[in-house]
Formats: sequence, C-alpha cells, structure tokens
Amino acid sequence: MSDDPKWPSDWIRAVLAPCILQQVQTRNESYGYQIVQDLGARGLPGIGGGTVYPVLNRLEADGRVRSEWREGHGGPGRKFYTITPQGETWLSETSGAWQEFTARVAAILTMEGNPA
Amino acid sequence: MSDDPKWPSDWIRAVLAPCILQQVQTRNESYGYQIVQDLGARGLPGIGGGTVYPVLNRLEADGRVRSEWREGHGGPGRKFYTITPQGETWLSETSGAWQEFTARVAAILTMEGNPA
DNA sequence: CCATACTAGATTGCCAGGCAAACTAGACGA
DNA sequence: TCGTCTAGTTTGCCTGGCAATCTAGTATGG
Repeated sequence: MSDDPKWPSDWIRAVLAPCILQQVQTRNESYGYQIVQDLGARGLPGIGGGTVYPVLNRLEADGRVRSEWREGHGGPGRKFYTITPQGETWLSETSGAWQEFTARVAAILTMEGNPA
Repeated sequence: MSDDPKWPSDWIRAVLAPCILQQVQTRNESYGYQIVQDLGARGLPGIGGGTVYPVLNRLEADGRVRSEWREGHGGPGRKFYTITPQGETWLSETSGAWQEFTARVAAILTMEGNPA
C-alpha cells in the first residue's frame, strides 16, 4: 500500500499542519523524523524534512506544541514535541472546519450534470 | 445560508481551479463574474475577481477551457468560457484524486485517540 | 446633470509556504 | 575508510490567493 500518487503541494499545504499536530497528539509525543515516516505510512508520502520541520517550528511559535530535546542513546538527539491545550483546541476546531469545507467542495465537484 | 466562515486561502488554493472548471461545465458556458456569484452561493464566499480571473487565464493557457468575447446588450461585454475535452478529462481525474486525498486526510484527522 | 452603484474585466504587489538541495553530525556495518 | 541510516537545519525558487486599484458601460436617484 505505497503506490501513493504523491499529492500536489497545494493540497498538502492545506492540511499539513493539522495532520502533523494530530500525529503528535495520537502518539503522546513525537519528533520530526518519525512524523515524516508516519505521514508516509498513512497515505501522504514524499513529504521531507525541509517541509515538516518548518511546520513544527510554526506550531511551536503559535503555542500549539511544546518541545523538549533529548540526547539519543544510539543515533543523534531528538527533539520531542507534545501538544498543548491550545493546540488541542485549535486542532479540533480546524478538523471540524475542514470536514465542513470538504463537504461543500465535494457537493460542487460531484454535480455531474445537475442544474444550478 | 450565507453565514459562511470565509475559508482559509490555503484551502481555497487547493480546490479553486477544479471548482471553477466544474461550474463552467455545469452551465454549458459561463463568465468570471457569474462564477464568483455561483461559488459564493455554493458555500465558497469571499472569492473576488482578482482571484478568479487569473485562474481562468491559467485554465485557458493549459487548454482546459476556450473563451469567446461577446458584446453585452445592456452592461459591459462578457468573456464566455467553455470546457474542452482535455478540460473534462483533467476535471474528472482531479476530482477523483481529490476524493481519494480527502479520504486519507480524514482518516488521519479522525483517529481521535486510536493507536498507531 | 451629476453622483452613486452595479456589472464586468484586468493588473499590480504582498506574502505564505511546499519542496529540492545542501549541510552538519552521530552511529554502525562492510 | 566509506557508505548508509538517523535526525535536524537552512537557503532559495516558485506558485498562487488576495487586497487594492483601474477602466468602462449601464442604470438609478436626487
């Protein structure tokens, strides 16, 4: 299940931040590299570090995650992210709005030959 | 039914071109100003001419619509757009991919507390 | 007769953000 | 020693929404 089309960047752009934050929330904590792997496994492949790390910085700057650096036992250190209460609020609001939005768009795109 | 939230531009960006093309297809022909009205009526308000007209130009440059200028009986002239066969192909492909994409995103965003 | 508003289109400039590419650096295997 | 994997950061390109501004034709109201 990895014949994924590699979605257009404008689509990724629309949902990247919420998807990343949801990953952080689902695991109680996570770090950039792991998030990249997770997104790929969940149907959003081809998203690299140069895309994800800036998003994490923005999320932290907006107070939606906190970060903590930990030395690695084997391998390089990792910066672990945890969701904040504000992050949880924003995530649920954004997810709800996204569902509403996609419903309206789907209504537009699926009116095959229907009259106005 | 016009208490619409005015969606973030990154979301609009993701779907504007297909939505506009679908409008052109549904009416057999349409013009920029009418498309703006239609989108507003269908749940995508706040999209102005400065957004729609460049999209129509791109669609035409890519061969997905043809345009024809007509003088107005009362009021200014209008540039009517018609969908091309390539446009129809692209629209159906893009719509399908969009449905697939939103399904995967929804799967990510709705895993409330589910394990990985 | 003039001001306002609506219809219709075009253009300019700002700004956000994905992404490729390159870089640092530790650990490990051949 | 060299390549590879993990892990993070930074730079620069390019796309595209959107506000603002402009032109112009028509209609309405004072």
